[in-house]
Order: sequence, then structure tokens, then C-alpha cells
Amino acid sequence: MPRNKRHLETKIKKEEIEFVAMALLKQKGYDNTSMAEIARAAGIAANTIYWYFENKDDVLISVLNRVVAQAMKELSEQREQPLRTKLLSLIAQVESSGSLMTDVHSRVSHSPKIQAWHDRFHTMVEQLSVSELVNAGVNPLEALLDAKLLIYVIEGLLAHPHQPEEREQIIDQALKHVFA
Amino acid sequence: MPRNKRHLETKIKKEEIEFVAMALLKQKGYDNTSMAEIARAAGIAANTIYWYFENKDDVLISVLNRVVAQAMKELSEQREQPLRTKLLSLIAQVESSGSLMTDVHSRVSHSPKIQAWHDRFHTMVEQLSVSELVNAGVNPLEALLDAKLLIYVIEGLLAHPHQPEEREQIIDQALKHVFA
DNA sequence: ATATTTCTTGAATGGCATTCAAGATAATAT
DNA sequence: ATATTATCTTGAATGCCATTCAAGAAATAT
Repeated sequence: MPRNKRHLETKIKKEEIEFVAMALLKQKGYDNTSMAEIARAAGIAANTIYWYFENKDDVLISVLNRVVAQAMKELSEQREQPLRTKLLSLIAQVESSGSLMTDVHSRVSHSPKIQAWHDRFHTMVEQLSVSELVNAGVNPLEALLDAKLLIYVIEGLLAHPHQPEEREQIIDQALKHVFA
Repeated sequence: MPRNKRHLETKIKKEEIEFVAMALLKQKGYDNTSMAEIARAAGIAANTIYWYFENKDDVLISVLNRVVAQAMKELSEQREQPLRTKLLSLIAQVESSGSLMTDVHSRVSHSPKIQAWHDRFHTMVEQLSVSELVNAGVNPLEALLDAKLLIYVIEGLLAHPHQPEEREQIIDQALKHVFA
């Protein structure tokens, strides 16, 4: 038990790496960010990362968890807002993380861990959406299907560039259908 | 002009490479298929590919064009079918090309040529969808928005594993909304 | 002070897309 | 028929990458 200080410093160092990795991955995406680059930005040797993380996908997962935690926090601050506002703010949130979500999709087939993370994330968003929809008066029987539709629309919006107005138009159209 | 024979053989060889590349890319995806592997399957040296194609993304584009051409052909054979049938058959089509569409999305940020291909493909599908929708009685003013919604739903279905029944449920739900 | 665990690193390793320079083959010109 | 040129092919680099390895430094425990 007197390894406390050591443990603490280890955790801090790991967080430091996650921090610089997050900045780089958000900015340049997974494929355009090398481990060497992350290491350089963190002021350590390239292979030192492997003491703290199993591999590059592991770094990505840690970063993703941070991004999601942040998004959740922002979302919880909008509890009173209508669904439309929540969705737009969620999109803005995720968008600020660059291509990270696209990166997740493209790495699902390479890494079982990313696959698992992706699945967990999807069911989480799905549950959130269903409860939102039911809350907003959608027939519970259809809420699950509508949730999936909404998620795919959101993913589509995130994966493709859009003007803010166009994005809002599309979201509004989707919501109109769902609430019709 | 008497270089005819040479030109013909060149075209044939290029097509041979595209053919084996298509099989490999469909089966194993972009990242898990190396140029060396394609070359081996085509019975040539690894670097010979670079006489016929600029780079790996160029190979991907040629393969994509073949896949799309095939899908278009199948689609045109369903001219009389309802939209639902067309969509399901389109999904089945694209699905048989493995992760190729996901690969496109993940390479958009790496290659301007892939980016351009992706944009062209999207507007094409969009135009097709709009005319389908208008034909099927959707208000023309909303057809464009609905087309985008449908495309994103289809992309979502393709990017995520689904049981056939679930897929149909989701498509039906989307169509119900669009035609409501 | 010594042994043990924890952390760090320089130097591999193996895989990859791509390039280079030189050779082979075929088409054309003389 | 021979020489010249354009077309195709290849073995051998090059440079980048994630990841591993073995050995050393630092902190902790005995």
C-alpha cells in the first residue's frame, strides 16, 4: 500500500499522454497521427507510450471516453431544452472532435476493443434517444425504430460536411417525421 | 495510331488487376489488402501495379466504379419494383461489396481523389432518390430533404450489422415517415 | 546497502506504400 | 535487317509506421 505516490504519478502521466493524444487525434485524425508524434508532444520516447497503453487503439479508446464524458456533461446541462436543441448541441459537440467518430467506424474491423467500444456507445445513445422520444410523446412501440433512424441521420450529418442551416433543416425534417 | 494492339493489351491487363483487386478488396477491405497481395494474385511484381495505377487509392476508385456500375445495372432491372424493394436490393448489393463503402468514408480525408469520387457518388444517389420520391408522390419541396434522410439511414444500415428483418423494419419505418 | 519492482529508452523487427534505376520486350523508323 | 525509341517489368531501395526487446535508470522495499 505504500506504493500510493507511485500509483498517483502513473495515473497523472497517463492522463498527460491522453491529453496530448486527444488534441492531436481531434486535430489530425487517427491515421495522420503517429505514436511517435504523440510521444514527442508528450515529451517522452515513442515506446514509452506502450507502458501506459497496450497499443494505438487503446489510446484512441481512452481519448474517446474523455470526449464522450465531456459530451455527456454538456448534454446533462441541457436537460430542460427541447430535443431539437439537444441534438444540435450534441452534433456540435461531436463535430468538435474532428473525424474521431469516423475513425471509430473505420477501426471497428481492425480491433475487437474498438468494436466493443463502438457497440457500447451505440446502445447507450440508443437508450438515451428512446427515453427522449418516449418522453416527448412518441409511441413507445415505435420509439426504438425512430431512435435508430435518428442516430443514423446524426451519423450521416457528422460524416458529411454541411452548412449549419442545412444541418438544421435536415434535423427538423427528421423530427417532423418522427413526431408526425 | 498503329499502337492499337499495344493499347488493347494494356487495357486488358489493367482490367485483370482491377478484377483481382475487386475480389480482394471486397473480401478483406482496403487496409487488410496490401498492394503486394494484389500483385501476387495478379501474377505480377508488386511495383508493376504502379504502371497501371497511380497509387492504392486509384485502385480503390477503379474497383468502386465497377461495383457501382454493377449496382446500377441491377437497379435498372428493378424499374417496375416499388421503392422499398429497390432500396432493399440496393442495400444487399452494396453489402456484398463488404466494407468498401466504409473504406471510402475512412479514406476521404486522406485522398482528394477519393473525396471527389465520394462527392460525385453522393450527388448521384441523391438525384436518383429525389426522382424516385417525387415519382412516388412525395411533395417535391421536401423530396430533397427526405432523400438525404434516406441516404443517411441506408448508410447507417450498411455501416452497422443488422438482421435482415431488423433492416426491413427500419427501412419500412423510414418509408412510412417519408410517405406519411 | 541490497534486492526488487517500476519506469524509460535506443535499437531492433517486420510490414507497408511507393520510388528508382536498370533491364526486357515490342513497335517504329531507317 | 538493324538501330532507335517507346512501352512495360522488375529487384532493390527508401522512408514511414506500429510494435517489441533487452538493457539500463530510478524509486521502493528489505
